[in-house]
Amino acid sequence: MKKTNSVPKYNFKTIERKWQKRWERDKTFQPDMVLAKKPFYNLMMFPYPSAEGLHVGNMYAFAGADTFGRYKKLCGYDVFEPIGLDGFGIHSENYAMKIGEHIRSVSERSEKNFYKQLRGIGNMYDWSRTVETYKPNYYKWTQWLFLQMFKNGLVYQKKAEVNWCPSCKTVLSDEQVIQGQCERCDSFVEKKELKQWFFRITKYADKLLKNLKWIDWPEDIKTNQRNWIGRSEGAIINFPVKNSNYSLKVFTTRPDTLFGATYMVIAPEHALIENRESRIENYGEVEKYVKKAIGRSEQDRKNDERNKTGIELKGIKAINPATKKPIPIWVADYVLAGYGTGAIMAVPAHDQRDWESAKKFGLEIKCVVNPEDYRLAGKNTQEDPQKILEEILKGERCYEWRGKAMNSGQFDGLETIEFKKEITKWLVKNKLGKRSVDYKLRDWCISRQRYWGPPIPIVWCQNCALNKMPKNKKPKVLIIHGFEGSSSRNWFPWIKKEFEKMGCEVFAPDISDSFHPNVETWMEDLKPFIRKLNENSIIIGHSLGSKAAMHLLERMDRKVAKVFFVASAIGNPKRSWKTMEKMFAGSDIRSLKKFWEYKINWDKINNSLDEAHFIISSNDKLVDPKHYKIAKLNNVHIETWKGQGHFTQSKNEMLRDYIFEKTFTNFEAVPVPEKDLPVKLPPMEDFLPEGRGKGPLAKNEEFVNVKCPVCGKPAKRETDVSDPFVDSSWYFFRYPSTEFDDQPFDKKRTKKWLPVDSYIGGKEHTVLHLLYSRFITMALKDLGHIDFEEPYKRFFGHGLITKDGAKMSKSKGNVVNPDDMIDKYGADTLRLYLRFIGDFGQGGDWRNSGIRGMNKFVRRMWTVFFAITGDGDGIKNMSMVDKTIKIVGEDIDSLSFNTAVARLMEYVNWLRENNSLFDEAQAKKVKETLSFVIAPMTPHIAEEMWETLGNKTSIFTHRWPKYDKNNIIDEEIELVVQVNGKVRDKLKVSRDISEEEAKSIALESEKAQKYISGKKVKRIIYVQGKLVSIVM
RNA sequence: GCCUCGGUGGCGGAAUUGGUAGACGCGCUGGACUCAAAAUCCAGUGAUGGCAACAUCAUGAGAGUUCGAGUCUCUCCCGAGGCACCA
Repeated sequence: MKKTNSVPKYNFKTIERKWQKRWERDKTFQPDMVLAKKPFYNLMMFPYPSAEGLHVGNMYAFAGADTFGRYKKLCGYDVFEPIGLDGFGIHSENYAMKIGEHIRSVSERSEKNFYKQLRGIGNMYDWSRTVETYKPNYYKWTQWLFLQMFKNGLVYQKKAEVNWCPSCKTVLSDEQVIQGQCERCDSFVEKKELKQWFFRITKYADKLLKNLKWIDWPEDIKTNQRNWIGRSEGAIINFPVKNSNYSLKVFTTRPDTLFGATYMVIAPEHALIENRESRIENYGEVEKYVKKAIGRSEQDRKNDERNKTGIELKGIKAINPATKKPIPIWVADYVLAGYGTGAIMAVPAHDQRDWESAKKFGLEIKCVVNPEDYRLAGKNTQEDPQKILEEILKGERCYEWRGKAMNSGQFDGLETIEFKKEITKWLVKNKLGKRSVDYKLRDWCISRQRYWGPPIPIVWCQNCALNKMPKNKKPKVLIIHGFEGSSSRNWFPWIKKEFEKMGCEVFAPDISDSFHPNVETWMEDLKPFIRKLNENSIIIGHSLGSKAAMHLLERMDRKVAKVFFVASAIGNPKRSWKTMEKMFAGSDIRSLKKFWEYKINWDKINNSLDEAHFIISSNDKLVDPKHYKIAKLNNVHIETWKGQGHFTQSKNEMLRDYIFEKTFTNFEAVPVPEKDLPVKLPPMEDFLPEGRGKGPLAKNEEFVNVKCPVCGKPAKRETDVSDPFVDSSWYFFRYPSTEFDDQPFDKKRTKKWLPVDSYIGGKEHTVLHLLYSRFITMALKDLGHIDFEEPYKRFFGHGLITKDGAKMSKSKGNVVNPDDMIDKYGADTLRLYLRFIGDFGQGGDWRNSGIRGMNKFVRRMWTVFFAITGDGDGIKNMSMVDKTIKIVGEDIDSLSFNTAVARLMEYVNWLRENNSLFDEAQAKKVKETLSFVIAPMTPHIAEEMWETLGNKTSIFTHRWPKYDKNNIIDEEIELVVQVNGKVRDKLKVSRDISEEEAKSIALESEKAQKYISGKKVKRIIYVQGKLVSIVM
């Protein structure tokens, strides 16, 4: 009498809740960070969770990485699987602005929701070690990282172009620019140059490239990185400009085509254009073109479907150093200033873009590479080389690959690679050029004029800049008093002290007769001070002293930096001279008048100063506030203030601040000391940008104004925040060390757990994030913090889940919410369906019918498990068990989850066919096997099954079963018989059949005979254990 | 425009170094169970022709290499991801 098991109801909600709780209670997935014997760091890319929550595509990635991690755990590794989130960045900031909520509260809500959603899927996270980049205890160390880079010369500032919205008065990210227009207000976006912070990633270009040779990453991702770094070997060649000392430097990867260079093209920004002004005959036209080209946005240039524009520089020629022939020089915007030398030699016969421009402008095309032997081509082509050559000679096409040199003087006949070497040698020998390596990779701009990021830990200090300045370079100050004045009156003594506090030498002479001013005697008194001034010096003249300063400048043999004319006595006085006479009764007004009206030579003054400032008060009773109008100065700034009178106060802070601001333009970038980290992001209700190209933090006085950590003087904080890519470039270092507050990562921990054993993440990050984190790791190694230079031993890029063939997005309304699916079918079904949906590397398309089908399977699996009673007579062939263990294991290990699920299904089908036949031992074996092979994908069901088998501890504390190799090999194989490549028969034969036997058996095959008989057998091909192919 | 990866039944997708195309699943069709439906179970299922055995055609399009091509080469077309017209 056979017994029948009663099948319990599959209540996934109860089961999943039960095991998730138990895992956390028992700390099943919290490896001992110190004592773990076989550490395995299973990392998945942490996300950028939006307030809208995770979609099924996120779960696809996380659960995939988790399935792999669980398998490793079953294989006996101490798997560390952490999770966290990247909370900083523009996405969150924009979203917060959109919904009118503060970014901080949005972020906190997102985080809560994110972790809640994530728990539902049942991943084996170590919840005791989460990392959130926007929390001060994390970004403290991001700032620390910046300081490390800073101190070691891997950080610098330079000007870079940003997208600027003239109406929002703010910097936009590329993604906020839609077809050249601002996302929010639709104004046309301009390019603006701003000083930005950069990480010197180019220093590691070579290492980033070389290491790709040995790291265990998929080839396509390596290729992508290689292309991004873009190393090209070539030469820099000098093309002298005819009749001048100037020479145009050109970088080329094809020095072998030098003889074919029939003209040159320079970028619109190239220095030659300004330098040669006098000799470019059509300068006006050129200037017009250049202006237009530089003004064109990159977007514009991209959309311009290869419409080559350009203009010739008439009147000047370059000399081709090989042919010695003069060739024309063009300006065109397809040549970029930022790459190579900003100039190219155009070889229209062998470069597509040059060919296009030559065609368009009717320039000479000279063929110097003969494609005669296209085995050398570097590109397989099936075209007739003779025909190609003819077409090149006719200028109908270009040929960009390898070949044999022609029209190249002594080099004729050389093969391209050989030619490159030879001509480079020749160039070096004749001092015409040099070997050169160029990279596409550019330094990493980490500045963001935004609020929601870690403040860059720098303080700008004027005083330190001044202290660092060599004494003879420090600005010296000459103060010239006015009519009836002396150096001890007005604000002169006070401002003298102020300057002296800054370490400046100040000259404030008393002029011999201030009551009877005379230009010549004043000049005699002042002249000795000219020698004492340097190029950074300033002159401050008050009232008639201003006029004196002007005459002094006329007589100077050197330049000063700035002159401040305070209430200057030029033009007409405010009152008539008659009234003046009454006002200054007892003084020599006639000599004052003479001095005041003394003729000025503005040309001479212009030669003696860089910058002039007129400081005027609107209520000055002596001088006309519009007097500056008679000044003919090149670089002049006018400041008209209210209520200052004739500037005779004994102290004038406004004046000091203005003069200081203009005088001390140098600021020292002082790193914030480590002990003062983190530089906290101040709470700001209004976190919109400030409007002058600075970030929102610039509005926060309390944040900006600090004491310099070095000298203690007032200083200002940097207001840029760093790129969120910086946060994510090192987060994996933090996970194993989250409990350390005094260091970013503990040395021992890091040594034990890093580099990361397996890293799984989206393909969209194959270039930037991966490259940045590799770079940071290399830098940290060189700074002595770690002893490895590659962060990830293995990387795998998963594909994208689409819905109806399109990326899931809220705007398209095709987002599938994982919470709903878990609620309806359970996490296990969702997990299993996501594994089955397609190749993990390719992604897949979500079908609601698909998850329904998978739910059927899960329930079938559940049912068959309980239906197996174990009181059958036993079956003979149990090889299915061994095969399943082997293949499912291997497939999971290689992340071929979809085929692993297929094998699982075959196993379950097999169980269903045989469920009443197994004997007791077999039943135990097949049930245990089932629990194990499903455990990585459907862990909750696996645990439940495992428990029913009488086990007291989690299945994940047990080992993946071993399989018997001998059981797997089939005795018989199917031998395929082909005739002329077509399958004609399939024969069952013993697996160790010999080649002769196989061949003869095939020839005798009845079905094959039909096609063989009467014809001559030409050849028989045998593939071991697979097929016999008979060729007629 | 450039770089990378793809394109296989009605659908999602399998296919070692070139060696049986379509594993596994969904869907569909027929059947069993049921008063009926759902669920479950059984069978069939690339297309065309044929009662059938079988034959022919089929892996985005077209060519090529090969005894043999989804797989390698070339030229196109379409889709996805990345981007900086990178000499």
